[in-house]
Amino acid sequence: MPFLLLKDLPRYECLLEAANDFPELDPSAAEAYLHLLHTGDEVFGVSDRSLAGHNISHGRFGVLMLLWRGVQPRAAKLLGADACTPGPRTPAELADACKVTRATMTGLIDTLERDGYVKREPDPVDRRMMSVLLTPKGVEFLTEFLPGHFKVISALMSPLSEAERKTLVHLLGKIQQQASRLHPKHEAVPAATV
Amino acid sequence: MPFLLLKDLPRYECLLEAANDFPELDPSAAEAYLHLLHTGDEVFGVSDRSLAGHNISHGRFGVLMLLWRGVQPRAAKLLGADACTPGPRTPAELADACKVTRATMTGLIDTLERDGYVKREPDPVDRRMMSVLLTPKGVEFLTEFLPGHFKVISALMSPLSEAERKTLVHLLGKIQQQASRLHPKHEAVPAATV
DNA sequence: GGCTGAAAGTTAGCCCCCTAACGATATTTG
DNA sequence: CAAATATCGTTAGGGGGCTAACTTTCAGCC
Repeated sequence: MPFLLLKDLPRYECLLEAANDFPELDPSAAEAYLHLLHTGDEVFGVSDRSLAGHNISHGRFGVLMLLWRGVQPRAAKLLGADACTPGPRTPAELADACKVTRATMTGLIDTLERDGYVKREPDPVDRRMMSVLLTPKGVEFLTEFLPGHFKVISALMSPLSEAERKTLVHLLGKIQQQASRLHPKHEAVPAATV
Repeated sequence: MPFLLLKDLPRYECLLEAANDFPELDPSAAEAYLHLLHTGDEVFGVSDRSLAGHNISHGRFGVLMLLWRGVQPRAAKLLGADACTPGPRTPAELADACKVTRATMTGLIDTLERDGYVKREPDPVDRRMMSVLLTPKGVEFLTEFLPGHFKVISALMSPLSEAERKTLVHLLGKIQQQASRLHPKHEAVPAATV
């Protein structure tokens, strides 16, 4: 919930006027950009508060959700994954799935383990690796927390009709695609090796 | 850019299927929610990288923008403010405008001052207060950075038509309103004092 | 069989965010 | 006027991100 910009967003007319002084400024683009970040922040905040009551952060929540597949195969569906393929186990896999560095994942697992939600176990065959497992307390948290969380999400989106939700997802998809085009993760390997 | 959830979003069909196991889950709401956070994160990341090249974070950027009004009244328009009213000056005002705590603002000003973008001056009349001022280096950063930043924003939103941008802002507005309804900042004072 | 290199996880150090508690100063009030 | 209260900015300590460097272990190649 802490991430950004200003409390009060400029109105479109202000941006329009400002564009006189800043030729590179596209008022409607800036308006959409600011609203996207602002609303995202607000929604993130609501969801965060819902988690914070249980002393869980979004990062920790992601880890627990991913690990849940190990004990509840039906959870795989929630994550958009094939129920047959095994879920992530090692810190490296978890870091990848959560889009965090391995160093950050070490920290997350540290506190989750300290708080009893998770347990580390050494891999019997490759001694470099660890397996991370959900404890009963971790499972209990998820089963108690998720229904309420789903209700919060449902409430958040309740002002939008089904059609509006589809439209929103569609528009966000376009932006998302453009955003990932603007920062190629692997810098577009030239593919000219032979 | 670091804030959330999973790398791969579940597809709608998966959520639909998952709703069989979780009666509280509203698939279209969850889909919209996940896309909103994911896209917001992605867009935030692009913008963040654009700032990071200058060793500036979003928090620091917000402070610089707010202080800019002190030297460039035309900047007020960008912030949606009346050009006549003076901009924020003290750490407390800046913290309020940036939606961060005063403690956080102390930290931001500390590093901005250390890097030479900003200067603290004691208030001559109220000795509890400080005034924060932009240095020439701070002004230089903004004038050099903003045009490129505007271009990035423009590029991000380029896949959307004017009509689509309006629609997006409208839909986000509904969600934003609902979100602030779900976490009343001041817990809805009953207003029954007399 | 013994180097070399890659991979897993961790550590150390920094940034930005938070809450809580604090000294210093103003203001209100008895 | 003096005491209580409020406000300003800061400090202390913690969480969760990051990068860079390190240790341990495995795999490949003379």
